[in-house]
Amino acid sequence: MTSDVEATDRKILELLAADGRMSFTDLGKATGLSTSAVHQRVKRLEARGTITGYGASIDHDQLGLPLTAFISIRPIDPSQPDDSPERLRDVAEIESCWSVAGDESYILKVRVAAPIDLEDLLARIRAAANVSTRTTIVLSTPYENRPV
Amino acid sequence: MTSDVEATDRKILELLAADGRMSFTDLGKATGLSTSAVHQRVKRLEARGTITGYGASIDHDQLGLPLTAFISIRPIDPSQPDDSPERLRDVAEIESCWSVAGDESYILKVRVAAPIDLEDLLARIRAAANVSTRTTIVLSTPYENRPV
DNA sequence: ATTGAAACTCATGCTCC
DNA sequence: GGAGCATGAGTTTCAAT
Repeated sequence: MTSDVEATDRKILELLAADGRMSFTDLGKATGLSTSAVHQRVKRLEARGTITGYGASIDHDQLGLPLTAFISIRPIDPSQPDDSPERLRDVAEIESCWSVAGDESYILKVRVAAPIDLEDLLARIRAAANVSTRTTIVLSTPYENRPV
Repeated sequence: MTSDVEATDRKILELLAADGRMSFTDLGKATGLSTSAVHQRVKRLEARGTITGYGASIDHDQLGLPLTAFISIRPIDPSQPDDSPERLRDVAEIESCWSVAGDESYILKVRVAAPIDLEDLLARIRAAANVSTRTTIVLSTPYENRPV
């Protein structure tokens, strides 16, 4: 089996992933269910944690944060417990934090206004988490966060 | 200036980024505007492309896709034009594609069910885009897609 | 740009199946 | 589980400012 999420629920998830503001009425039309039936299913998916939240996608260029980068970090002192995610949680520029297998321990995705701000951000990250960093600048984003 | 998006619009964007299904009525209460005023502002932000869309966040573990990885790709033949994003667009497992500066040309973020599916996916990516790959497995995701 | 009202659509709980 | 209905809540348009 692929998992125990049923076909109609998958269809609902697919539709909501593509348009998080779709109404229960439209979801019902698309799935052949009544409004109240879809409503009940969506609430159940939310309660089970299958749907973890709803968001709007923002054009960061228009918001003055056109520079995106990946920062891979590695502890300076490998004997210390690595609680980098907690130490970096309040750094607003960090959009995502993944723990990874490989040479580095975490990959961060950050957004800043300009290279000078990236320099400042790197210094703050190194100081806050006691890590070395390796930065990869994003040139463009062909696509991002597509529903899978 | 930080950009020409005005303070009230920023507040609306912040609220919608955190809860994409928030009603216009609640957005009005949170911003001190009437329902129709926020409605007009949101429609304008959508028309200008400041809001690029709405989505639901899904728990991929529950959907049978618990394995996330980053795949960095590099063209085998650097003399050819690199149209990897187009060649890889129809590969459903690819959630995001970023063009980057550095040793590799693109970073892909993918989701699969199990290591065997990653092996299969890597073969398909190499064949479709004529690239070499470097894969980094995600162990856990402390946070992801936070509003900045 | 904003408001307030009007008309319409949707959400949500309930009962019955 | 789901349908159908009732009603309260939310959306959307519009005239006025």
